[in-house]
Amino acid sequence: MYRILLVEDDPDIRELIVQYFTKKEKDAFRVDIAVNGPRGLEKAAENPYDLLLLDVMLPELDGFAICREIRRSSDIPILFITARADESDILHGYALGCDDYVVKPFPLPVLYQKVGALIKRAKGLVRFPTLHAGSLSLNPNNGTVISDDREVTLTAKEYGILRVLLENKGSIISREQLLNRVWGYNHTTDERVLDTHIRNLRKALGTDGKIIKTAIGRGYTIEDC
Amino acid sequence: MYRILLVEDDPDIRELIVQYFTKKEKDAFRVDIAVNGPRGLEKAAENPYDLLLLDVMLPELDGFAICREIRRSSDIPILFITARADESDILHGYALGCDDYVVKPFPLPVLYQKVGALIKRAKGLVRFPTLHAGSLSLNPNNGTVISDDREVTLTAKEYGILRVLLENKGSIISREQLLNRVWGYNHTTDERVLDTHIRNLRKALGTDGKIIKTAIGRGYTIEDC
DNA sequence: CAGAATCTTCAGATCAATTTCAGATGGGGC
DNA sequence: GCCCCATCTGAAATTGATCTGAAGATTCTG
Repeated sequence: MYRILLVEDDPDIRELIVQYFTKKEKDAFRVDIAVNGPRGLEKAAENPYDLLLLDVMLPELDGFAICREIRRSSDIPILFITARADESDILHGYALGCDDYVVKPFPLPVLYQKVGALIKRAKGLVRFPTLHAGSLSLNPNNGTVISDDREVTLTAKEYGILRVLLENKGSIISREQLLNRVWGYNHTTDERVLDTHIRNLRKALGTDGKIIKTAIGRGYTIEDC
Repeated sequence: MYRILLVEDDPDIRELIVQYFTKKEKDAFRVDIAVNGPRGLEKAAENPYDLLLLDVMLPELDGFAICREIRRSSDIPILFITARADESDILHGYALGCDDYVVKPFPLPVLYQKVGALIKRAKGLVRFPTLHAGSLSLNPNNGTVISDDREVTLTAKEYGILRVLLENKGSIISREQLLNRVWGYNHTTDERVLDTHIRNLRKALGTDGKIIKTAIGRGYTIEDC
């Protein structure tokens, strides 16, 4: 079952979408509702949704703003629903990193298929090529980490952190992103645990530990080389 | 550069799409052409495309048939282009495993963005566009800044300032706006800190530092060029 | 259930980043 | 050309993000 968050202020549209998505195939989707922008952000932060359906015109915080905020730390598929068919609006949506855009009124079955296709696309292509950096390599398929031809054993958290950093080699990953990805989006963890695990990870990697760089105030990174 | 295969029998539409995709951003896309279904299948089998653009109505072998065939062995993103706006057709497309569907006539920029979004999604990256000015570029996804092919490391504040200025290239951003956006809206910071950070930023950027212009009494700007 | 491994919490230390400050500079209006 | 005030500059002071070591809590394993 895929979990979707619908942020929409019009009760009629909400009802239509929820009905269609939950009735059409039983247990295919679970649709949560947020009636305004701030609630949407809140829910999105607390739950691991597979896709967001955002109305653009919302009181308080519009869909574009939600998208911008979410995209700071997440790759989740985002689909805009809007009455505004202006080309410039659509382009604005894409510039913010949305995945698709449907203009009201739209046939529900089409929305349904778009959502399905997008989730599959986002999930489906999970191939796991081995990740490398310097003399370090991590194989996501069997969970092994090799440093200088010597296998190192990492704890779950250490492995998670290293994997996220390697998957994004060359990028600075904020502490927030790391906590979200390794601990989950609804973590209540004290931010300081990350320091400790980073330290343990560096120690466990020995000489290779130094490839994990601190970018003060911005996060951590493994440089692309 | 992403490789696209366009299967389309109408020469005018082919021309339009190829023109737009290859001219808009140089080297962003390479578009190959197949003028009919069988040639399309052949080319798709021989080359590692990132996305297929399929016209539905084709002589010999229509887009749906191509899609069905391709989907037996590949999950490459597929986008249908069609004149038929029937809901049942669209659903048929999705049933075959397509990723999206655009109905003629469509604005080219929208197709362009859809294609971009889909490829990124398929590759597992949703991205903000890189910001450029002169020989300087800032990649908001990475958090990296490149000046003259050399990566420069910036502190959090320096990066924040540069990003705001680049996002608004060509317009003057007041000191107040900068403080609000980089330090937050409830900042109590002494206005003079900004001077210091601007100086450090200019120094860190080396030769490129001079693209940050002071507009006395009005703020700072990076000129559009 | 004991013992080990892992994860989390905490508090003091450290050092780069940030802020403060004071004098220098210089652009623009008169 | 002169003056004023916004901005620049260098250096010093402060802050606060991160690191570290150690200890307590939790989970896993046999």
